[in-house]
This record gives sequence, C-alpha cells and structure tokens, in this order.
Amino acid sequence: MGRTRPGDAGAKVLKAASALFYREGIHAVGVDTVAAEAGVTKAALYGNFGSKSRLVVAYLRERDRRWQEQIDTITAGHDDPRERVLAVFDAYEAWLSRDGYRGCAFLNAASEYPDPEDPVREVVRHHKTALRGYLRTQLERAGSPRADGLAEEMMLLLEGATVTSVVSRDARPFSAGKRLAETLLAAAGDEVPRPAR
Amino acid sequence: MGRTRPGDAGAKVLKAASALFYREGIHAVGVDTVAAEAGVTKAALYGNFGSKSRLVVAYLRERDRRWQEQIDTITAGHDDPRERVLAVFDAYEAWLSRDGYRGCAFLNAASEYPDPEDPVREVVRHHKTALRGYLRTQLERAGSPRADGLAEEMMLLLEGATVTSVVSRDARPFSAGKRLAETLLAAAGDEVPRPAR
DNA sequence: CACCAAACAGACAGGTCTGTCTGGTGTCAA
DNA sequence: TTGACACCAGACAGACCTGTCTGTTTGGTG
Repeated sequence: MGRTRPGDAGAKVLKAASALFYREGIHAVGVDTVAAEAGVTKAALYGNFGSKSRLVVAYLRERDRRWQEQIDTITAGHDDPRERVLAVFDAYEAWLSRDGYRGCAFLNAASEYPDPEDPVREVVRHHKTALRGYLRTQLERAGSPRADGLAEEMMLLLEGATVTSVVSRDARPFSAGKRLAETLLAAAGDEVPRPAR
Repeated sequence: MGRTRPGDAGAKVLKAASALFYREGIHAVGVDTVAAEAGVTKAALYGNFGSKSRLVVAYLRERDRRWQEQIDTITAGHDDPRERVLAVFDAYEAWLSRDGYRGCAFLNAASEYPDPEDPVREVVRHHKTALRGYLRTQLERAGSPRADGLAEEMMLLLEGATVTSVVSRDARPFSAGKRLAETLLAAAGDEVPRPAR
C-alpha cells in the first residue's frame, strides 16, 4: 500500500544525499541520516551504491549532469558565443540567491578530500575541465585570438566570485566579475574585430 | 629528562593542530590524533582550549596572524603600492609550490562549517576582510579613483587562482591572474596618471 | 625544602560512524 | 501459483568520536 516500485530506492537515496551532502558537508552526514531522509533502509542504500565513497562519487556525477543541462539551456538560449559566456555568470549569480546556497559543490567536496588521487577529486577535475572547455569553445567561436587565455581568466573570475560570495554572503562579487568579464570580452573584440577565418 | 617546561603544551597543540587540520581537513582529524602528534595528553589539550571547536578557532586565528606577518613583510619590502599588490600574487604563487599545498585554509574551513553564524566563519570573514582592506588601501595610495572596485577585482583573481590551482595542481592560474592584475593596474594608472591630491 | 600549577598516564562514558547480517514482505513476471 | 528480486525492519560488530575523570609526576617559585 503506497509502497513505491522496486528499483527506485537508488534515485531516492541520490536525491537525499545530494541535498544533505551539499547543505551540511560530506563528512558531516552519515549514511544513516541519508537513508532515513530518503525513506529507505541502510541495506537498500548499500545494495545500490556499495559504500559511502561510491555514493559520494555518484552524488557529484549527478550534480555534474544537472550542471551540464543548465549549460545546454544557456547554449540553446543564446546564439552569440560572447553572450553565452556572460550568461554563465548570470546563471551562477542567480543560483546564489536560491535558498541554501553554499557555493560550488565540487570545490567544497575537493576541500573535504585532500588526496588528489581520490576518485572524488577526479570528478571535480572533470567538472572544471568541462566548464573551462565550454568557455574556451565559445571564445574560439567568437573569434578571439587568445581564447585559451581568456577562458582561464573567465574561470578565475567565476571561481573567485563564487567563493567570495559564499564568505561575504552577497552578490557584489558577481557584479564585479561580470562587469570585468564584459570589459575583457569587449577588449578582445577590439583587438581583432573580425578575425580571418 | 627532556621534559618540556610547563605552559607550552598549548603551543605544541596549536602547531600540531595547524598542520593536521590544514593537511587532512578539520572533521577528518580527531582530538586524540592532535594530542598524540603534539606529544601531549588529551587532558592538557582540553585544559588549554576547552573544546575542539575552540581549538579550531585558535588554529584559524594563528593562521591569520602568520598571514598578517607575511603581509607586513611585503609592505616592508616594497615602496610602490602597486608593487605591493602584485607581490601578494607572488606570495600566494610561491606558497603553492610548497609541500603539502592545499589552498586557502580559511576557504577550506568555511566549506566544512556551513553555518554562517559559526565562530569559525567569523574568523574567515575577518581574514578576508583584512586581505581586501589591504588591497584597497594600497590601491588608494596608488591614487586609483576606483580603488574599491579594483580591490574587489584583485580579490576575485586571487581567490580564483587559489581554488583553481588546487584543482588543476599547477601554477598557470596564478600566471594568468597576475598578468591580468598587471593589466588592470596599468589601465587604472592610465585613466588617471597623476591624480589630484 | 615545600608547595602548586601544569602536565602525565590512561581508563571511561556515551554517542556516532561505516558496513554487515538475518528474516520478513511486497511486487512482478513467467 | 511460484519464484526471483528489491525492499523493509532492526540488531549487530568494531572502530572512532568528543569530552571527563582519577591519580601520579614534574618543574618552578616562595
């Protein structure tokens, strides 16, 4: 009666884990808590994920998947590659004002997992590489002669604004970041207004 | 025989805690481990600090004190305020290549303590406010008409380079950050080459 | 020398952590 | 109808956590 179909305990666990790990921190949340919040037994949790470590990795992968969807939405919503880059700033800033904002889940996870060889850190690197790659691709399409360097600069501004906004608890870092990003993009455009090719 | 004088157990604990908390993360290190590493009993640890939370706060305060000393060294070593700002980038970059680099201890601590009201977060805010204040003061002395905004931008670049360098495990973010900082400082100088006053 | 504060050694309480195991229950498909 | 399977309920092991307590030893000071 009201019993959910077998097979979706994993999804419920992942959802609960995602909320709890992000909000409280990973080491601060036990598997009992995750299972209870998911309305699932610990046995079901271990049956689906095998260990807490693997659940943590699954949590980050899921998070990365959802982030990728947002990026796709941005891509679909803008034709100009420069606008897409700036839209990333807007998306991050909008996310800040959502309830329970705690900054970048990947950076938070990385600071709880010191070992660079840990699978968790691998997911973090994968995510950041994807972000950087997106920025670089868009800047290349915009015809920037130094898309790579510019992408790195955009990364610094985005990451800097994210961590600073967590500490200061306001959106000013994002305003400053986006303003500077616009300036840099405009300057890059001036350097080579219509590049060959 | 070889017994240390009474009264310095606190210092030994702080030193051990500083190394362990930074390297492994705060939640990952128990007080037993700290006491053992310090060569001190748990009773001595609790006698000096009262609780783990207070030890964590003391750890961050001590870290902030040592950081302030580095800032003073930079101030003493450069007369030009613009050079001082750039020297901060150099100092952070040099720190990266030291063994066991794990990024900013304050940001790492903040991501382990979600509650903004926690005393730990207060120390983190204090530290970041001090950094920002230093940058702003130097930029004001340099005669920049928008020292405040420029200081914010320098913060973004510094923090961005720090967290990015942790993930990617190389120094490129700092190269990019410093290069951009130099450009911004030069541009700010051009705007008002010799400001009134 | 006598005293005291601070450290030592180490047991202890009470709780939480990850992970396992046993046995019962509901659902679906053959 | 029967069997496979995924789940529930909850106890359990063993390690680790923070924090406290008793009693002993030591170094520095009056």
